[in-house]
Amino acid sequence: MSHQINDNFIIPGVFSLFMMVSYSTFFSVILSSDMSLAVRKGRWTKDEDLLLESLVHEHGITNLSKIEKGFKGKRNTKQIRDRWINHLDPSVNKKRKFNEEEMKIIEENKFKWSDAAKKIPGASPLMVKNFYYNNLKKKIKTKTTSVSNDRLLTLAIVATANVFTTGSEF
DNA sequence: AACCGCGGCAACCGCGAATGA
DNA sequence: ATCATTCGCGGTTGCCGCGGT
Repeated sequence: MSHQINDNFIIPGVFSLFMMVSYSTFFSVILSSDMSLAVRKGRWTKDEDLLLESLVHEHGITNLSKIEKGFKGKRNTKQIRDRWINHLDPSVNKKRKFNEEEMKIIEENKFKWSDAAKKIPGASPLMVKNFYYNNLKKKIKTKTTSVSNDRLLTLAIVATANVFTTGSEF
């Protein structure tokens, strides 16, 4: 009896699985054949970085549309600019830490990350923004360690609203 | 020693604003 | 005024290290 139940469920199951695999394979082949035309997403490879460096050297970073052509449609201008400004630009030092004075600059220029980055040698706007928000989280946490859990969300919202309305510290 | 869950953080993407032709 | 291009920010994703089991 039990093997009847197994047959009734397993055979259609295996068949469905087979069909799913077949369809996904079929469509992936169709899609991959067109992939040469699609903009690539996700992490940059070492080769892409090298290509970008040489294209920037050739055209300059303000000539994004020319650089984009060098990528043959695999990366768009937005991706290219982000990658250069925040990662590959030799004036950016991603390993640097911010000292007290620089933190003050960031605080004074919050929500104007590119302005802040211009005032801090070796910093990119993205670095500054990430630093600020990661710090903000810590500040909210520190403030609420002695507060009961049900007040945590309220306090975080009030603190954030405070920044937007008055620009004051936590 | 291996696995798992979690938190911190860097990297990526979407979208609207600014700028220039 | 309009369109194309560049710029800048917020939000989200996912990698990685660390501590607990």
